[in-house]
Amino acid sequence: MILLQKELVLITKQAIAAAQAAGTLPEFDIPTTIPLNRPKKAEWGDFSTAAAMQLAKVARRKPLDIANAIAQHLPNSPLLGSHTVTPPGFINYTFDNKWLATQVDAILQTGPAYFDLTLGQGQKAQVEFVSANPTGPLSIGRGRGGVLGDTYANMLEACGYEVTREYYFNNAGKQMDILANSLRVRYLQALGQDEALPDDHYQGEYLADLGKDVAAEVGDSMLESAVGDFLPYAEAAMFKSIKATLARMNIHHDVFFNENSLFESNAVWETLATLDEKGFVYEKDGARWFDVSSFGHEKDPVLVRSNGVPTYRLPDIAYHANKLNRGFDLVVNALGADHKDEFPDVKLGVRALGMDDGKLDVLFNQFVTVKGEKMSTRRGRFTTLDELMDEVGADVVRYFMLMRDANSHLDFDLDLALEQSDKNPVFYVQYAHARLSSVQRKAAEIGLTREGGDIRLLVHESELGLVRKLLELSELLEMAVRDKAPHHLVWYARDLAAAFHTCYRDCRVADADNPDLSRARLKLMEAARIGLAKVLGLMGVGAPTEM
RNA sequence: GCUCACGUAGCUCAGUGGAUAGAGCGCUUGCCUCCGGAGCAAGAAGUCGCAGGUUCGACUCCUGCCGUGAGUACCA
Repeated sequence: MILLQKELVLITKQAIAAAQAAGTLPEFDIPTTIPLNRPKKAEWGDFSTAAAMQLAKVARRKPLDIANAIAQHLPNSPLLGSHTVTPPGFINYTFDNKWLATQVDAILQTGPAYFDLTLGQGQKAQVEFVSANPTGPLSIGRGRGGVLGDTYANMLEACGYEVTREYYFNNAGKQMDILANSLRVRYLQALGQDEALPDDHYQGEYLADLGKDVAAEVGDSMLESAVGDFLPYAEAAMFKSIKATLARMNIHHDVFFNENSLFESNAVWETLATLDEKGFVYEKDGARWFDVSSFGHEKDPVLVRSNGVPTYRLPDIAYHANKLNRGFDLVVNALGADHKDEFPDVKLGVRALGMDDGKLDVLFNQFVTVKGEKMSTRRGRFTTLDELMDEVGADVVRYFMLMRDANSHLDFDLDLALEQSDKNPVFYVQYAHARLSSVQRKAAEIGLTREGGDIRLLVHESELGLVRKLLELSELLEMAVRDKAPHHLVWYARDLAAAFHTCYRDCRVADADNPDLSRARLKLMEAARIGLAKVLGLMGVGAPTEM
């Protein structure tokens, strides 16, 4: 819970105790949690508590009487300006206007870190996302997981976690063999050989291009080379392309973890042996199975196939054990809905190993479709992230990927994304940032800056409304992290931009006839700009100073 | 069949067990001699899929049903 709410809860508890001491409330245990919520109407203040309704039973009084008794004993608090009691028993708290204005100076002094939280306490967190095998260009679906994972990592950092961004990939396995052979065929074709690409191979043009590149580089020296010799070329090229796509999206991983290393270090087989020792492995039909019955689950997954090759689950369990062994306090996977059945097995595997699977968390996302894709001329046009970014730009892609609850299907509205107008929510928010920047430039032209501004002059309803909206960022961040719901950022960014536009409309900032007020308002503009840039930064969307 | 999501304004979607359910788009109506009108203000628009239950209080939690989507491999 953030400081603001802690303070309000604290004074509410103190008031209850004081009312009891004064005899206006009977003796009862003061509840440890006091409900606090944002009221829907401005007239009900900034925060409300329904504590009196909850206490009605234990106090044996009407909620309204309890609320009045509590309100009468509320101690003074610098941030509390006034309070009211409304039926059926709400106590409404309104911030003090002077205190609100002081937060402008506080934001300027602390900078973007003003909005940060400390709930991570310097703990180590790891977020794994994208994790596509390097077999081709990234799809739009991977893009959503990538944006969600990266944004969640940003949010954790703002909460005080030390975050590692990780990409897990498999560079052995059947799919990579097919990739290598696809390249081999393309290479032979590039040299004029009459070689056909099998139907189950990768058909994309990108491999034909790569085949030509390899031919240009090594000539005909690989005519007789084995399939495996083509793998390094294919893998390197695919990763280069994937990393370039991710970089365009403002995504950068700290660690690229190779599944194969778990085999080389023998971790996979050691994991199997440990599970076996603990009695979780049995053999049936020549395969080795993971017995999850003791955890109350029914479907036992296969760990090792009857041909002796592990399924992906075994290395996945070994990988997550590896993560925990690296000392992460929190491990989050951003996964597509197609992994919903697998992740519980991984958690159980880690638990079976005797480790704390409570540290493992997951952020699932539903799939992405492109609105209009099925229409005639556009069919199949926007299948890769790069193509989508070519069309609408990285900022729009990130913003749109974040707009919906991750649990909901996302229908990417291409027409709206292409709209360079007020209809496009990205431009609305970015325009606010540009305007916040431009008004400060404009003021400077007539010799006005925020230096020496007196925030006590900020008394207009719209000014204080903007400050209030800025103060919501921290609690919103807390909620979005807790619920693993990055989409809240998008809605907040829109609200903050709107609060600014209203203020801008009502309050002239750069006014040569009112230099003192101008300086105070310039402080507010910069505080708002810092806040807006903070949200955009969390979303990984650019904050332009002009458009 | 089973598992997991999602059903909220004409459309796209927000909504932390609290009060008279919100925003954008679209529609209607105002606002630039003035810092970026890519903006602001106001209005119309709702059986929160249906039916029960828990609770002082349910869009929110539980159960059932209906609808939509995804997953149900010795693929990843």
